[in-house]
Amino acid sequence: MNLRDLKYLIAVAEKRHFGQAAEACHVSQPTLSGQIRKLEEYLGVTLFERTNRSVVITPIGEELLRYARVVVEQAEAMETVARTYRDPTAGPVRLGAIPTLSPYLMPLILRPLKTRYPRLRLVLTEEITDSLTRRLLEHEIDAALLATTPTAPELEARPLFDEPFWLAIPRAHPLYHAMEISADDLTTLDLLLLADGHCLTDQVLDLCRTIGSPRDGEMGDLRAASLETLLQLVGAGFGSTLVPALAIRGAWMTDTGVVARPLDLPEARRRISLVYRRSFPRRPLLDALAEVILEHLPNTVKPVKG
Amino acid sequence: MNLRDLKYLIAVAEKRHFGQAAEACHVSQPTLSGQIRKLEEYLGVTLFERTNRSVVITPIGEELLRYARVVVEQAEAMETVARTYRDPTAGPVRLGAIPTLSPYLMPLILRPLKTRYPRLRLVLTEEITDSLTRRLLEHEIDAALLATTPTAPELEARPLFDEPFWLAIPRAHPLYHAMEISADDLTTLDLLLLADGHCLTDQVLDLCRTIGSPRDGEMGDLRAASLETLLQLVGAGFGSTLVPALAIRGAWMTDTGVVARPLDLPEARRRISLVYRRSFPRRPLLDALAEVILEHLPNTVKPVKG
DNA sequence: AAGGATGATAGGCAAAGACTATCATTGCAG
DNA sequence: CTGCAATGATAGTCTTTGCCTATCATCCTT
Repeated sequence: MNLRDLKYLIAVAEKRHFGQAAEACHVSQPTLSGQIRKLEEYLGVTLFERTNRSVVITPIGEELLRYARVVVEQAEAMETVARTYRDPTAGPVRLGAIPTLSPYLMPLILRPLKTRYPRLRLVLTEEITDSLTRRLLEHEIDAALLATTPTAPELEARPLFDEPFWLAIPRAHPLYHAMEISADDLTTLDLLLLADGHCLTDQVLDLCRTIGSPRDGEMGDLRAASLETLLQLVGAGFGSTLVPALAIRGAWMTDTGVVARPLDLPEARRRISLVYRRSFPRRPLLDALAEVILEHLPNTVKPVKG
Repeated sequence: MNLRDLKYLIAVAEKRHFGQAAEACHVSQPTLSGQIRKLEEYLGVTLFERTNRSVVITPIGEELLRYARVVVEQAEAMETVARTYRDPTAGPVRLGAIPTLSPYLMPLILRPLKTRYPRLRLVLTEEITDSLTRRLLEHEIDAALLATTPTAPELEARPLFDEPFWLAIPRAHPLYHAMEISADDLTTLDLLLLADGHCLTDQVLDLCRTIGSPRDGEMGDLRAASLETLLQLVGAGFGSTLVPALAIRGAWMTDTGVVARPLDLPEARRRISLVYRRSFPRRPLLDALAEVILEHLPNTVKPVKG
């Protein structure tokens, strides 16, 4: 049985005339007659009672017609839905981002994305790198904004921008009046850290090792669950910390008595990439995402050339 | 787009494996791969994200899959329904019968029909000949039991049996003790008639003319709307009447003080036929109907040979 | 590094579907 | 009553579609 045959059935039932139905279906009358007859043979029932004068659907044909209508209707609905998704920038995209990036980047790009690609339906996830990577591999999300390069061979990273780390200190801190922080300044500080699992934690520790700071992890088990909490701790005088540049635009700067200062240290940065499966089919969508993100970055971060 | 392709889509989505899906569909893997690809091209969207290692449906594919499931499901339901109707003695039949026959014949055949053809769904209509003929021509009913031969060329009559007329008289009547009624007896009687439109009325009047009875229609405008009413009138002493043989089995014989006597008059009968459109496709069904009717007639009526 | 699993590709063949031409039936007009 | 118009059925031919076998490319595993 064929969708086409069902369309023929519906046409004949509606026109009650093989010639007119054939015309409506853009086929010749013999073609339509033959297909209807084949359908009748296949189903084993007579669908139409025909004379040279008239064509009338049988009661059984009427009952089957109802099914045929549903089938054709749903098939056409399917094509319609597919058509709306033909545009790669339309339809659902499941995008993940790490917690130290998401709350600060998303506000910058959601509105422009909606404006530029109104038919895009973004589903956001905010999790740490490992979780996002697992979800990528299991097709639970389509792309993720990470600060690390994925190791899984199925994944590919498209670098977007470099985000410097800034120093966050309380207003009462001696470095409050410094406009830029040096590596030496850093080594004098108690740097508070996020909980394990956040890539930011590892990257800060790496940096401390690089510049030879003895004070990595000095505060021991005092770890913040989120960047916001961490900054509350800084504001309360527990120490200072490094925050990614995009986060310094947050409300905490005025609320918590914490200020941020840039570092005079080029390697104090992380590289944000858009990570996706190599097999992900909607590449133009990734291009669109990347483009909108790059267009709406503040100048505290540096787009990656290329 | 093709129903088969949608089945392939569903199979691949369920198996997440082209080879296994192909096996389930009883086609080769290249065939299935090719058809899926064609479907993707036709729809303009990627349905599956494939690597050599895995096959995963895309979110868009998932959404379209829901439609495909409905389409295939309904199409299969349609085939199932058709299969149950393959037997010509299954499914709906719209049968009409004239009012002077229906109440007396139907009780005889409905139960046997149900027993012999349990899947038959009989829809009964009881109307006068003209109405039934019109309904036949307009495909509103499929067959009718009439006492006349239809004139329309699209209709065909299959004679079933001859039904003699009997005389119905009140118990108080002088002819009560006669076991058989002659034509001469008839001419002495006040024969009550049914309303116009009933073929029985015309046939009784014809008979009166034939036997030279002067008393046709003597009671003037006293016309009964139904045979039951007519017999109530007879029981009340308004006159006598002719009734078809099958009707003498009705309850009125004991209830109303009316008795029936056979006529010694071979032409005092009507021929009951099964009438249907020449184009009606379910001839075996008509055979079945005729056969059951003939098998369950009382011996007051004579089946037509041939 | 070799082997196995998996999906993609190429080439050939058979069936399905479509078209044109024609026929058969029937109702209607002259 | 005969010829014509309308309508669906039939016959024959051709194109398209779908399927198969054989083979390739890639990648994971041993």
